[in-house]
Amino acid sequence: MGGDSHAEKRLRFSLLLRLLHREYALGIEASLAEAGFGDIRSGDAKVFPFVPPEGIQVRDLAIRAGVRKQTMAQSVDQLERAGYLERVPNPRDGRSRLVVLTERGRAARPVAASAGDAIERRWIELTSPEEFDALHGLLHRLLDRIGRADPDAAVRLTSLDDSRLD
Amino acid sequence: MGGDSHAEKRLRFSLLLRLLHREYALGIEASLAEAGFGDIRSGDAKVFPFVPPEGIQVRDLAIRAGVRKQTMAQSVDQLERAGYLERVPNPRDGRSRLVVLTERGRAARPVAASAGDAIERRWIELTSPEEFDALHGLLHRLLDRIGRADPDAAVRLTSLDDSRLD
DNA sequence: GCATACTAGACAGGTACCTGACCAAATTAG
DNA sequence: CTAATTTGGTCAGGTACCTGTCTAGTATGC
Repeated sequence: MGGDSHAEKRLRFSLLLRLLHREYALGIEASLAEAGFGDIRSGDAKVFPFVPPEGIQVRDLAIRAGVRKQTMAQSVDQLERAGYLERVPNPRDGRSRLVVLTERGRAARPVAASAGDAIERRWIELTSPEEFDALHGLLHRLLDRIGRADPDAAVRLTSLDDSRLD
Repeated sequence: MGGDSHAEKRLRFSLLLRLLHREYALGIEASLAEAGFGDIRSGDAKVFPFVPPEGIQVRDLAIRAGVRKQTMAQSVDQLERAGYLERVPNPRDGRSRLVVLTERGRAARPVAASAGDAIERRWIELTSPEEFDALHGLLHRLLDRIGRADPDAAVRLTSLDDSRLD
């Protein structure tokens, strides 16, 4: 390594979060590209696990994926343009449409859905099951505490439970 | 909480990273706004701790903050426009200029520099010193392992040591 | 049964990052 | 001492999120 690798640099916590998140996204991208779905962007892969055969509203997709409906709508637009999804009318509600997978989407689904797991598996190998599990648990716990301590944060972190987003 | 809070939802790791990172950024913003520096955007606050009295190049700022030079240049532009920084010619190298703090910048510096610490302190209170330290350590260790295992990743994670960025 | 909420989604715009291409100054090499 | 390379910075453009506002359908309350 270039510098003094033993000096315990004590990197900013936020930097660690950012870098790790980025590695995750790049890993997703690599998995998809390898399986021949290079036109799915890493941020859009999160849609696939949540689209059931009978279809689902954008709103609900957003809640499940932990993003705002506008963000999810963008992903759905993108994937619709790329031919992975379709929006069909919702017979039960004229305001919304239901997002369903196309044939191509059904082919991509298992790959997209497991890409995240694959990365986590690799990371478990790089550390150890106990270590990774501890890390996961600590992150979850901290976020939970933040939500409990700050009502504003709790609103933002509603993806932790299943109440409304927006 | 809204849903079944005992069901161990096992949230996606990437979601945890993203949410926590966002809470961090919002915390920075709140600290700055409280101290009267509401025109400093959370992403730009990272500049302040690294600007010494004699000035520093954008390139070096980028390395220290763990971002690309283009990203850092944007932050410096922004802060220059807001009157916190100036760019003065570099007598030792005609290609670059040196970023220095203005008076306003010197006033903001301690606030911006400590905003991150303040959040970490709050988070330590919400969990415990041991827990937070463990989390920090585990993140660092995982990132280090990723860098060691994958040469491509190592290049991206150079902020962990002090070699080149770009 | 009609006014009044309350949605779902679309539209506009912003932030914090990123990559790639490029130029001009500086360094190095023959 | 000129040619080739390296380096600092800029320009252009992209991604994955965000907030705020608006419209049009839907549900509700009296």
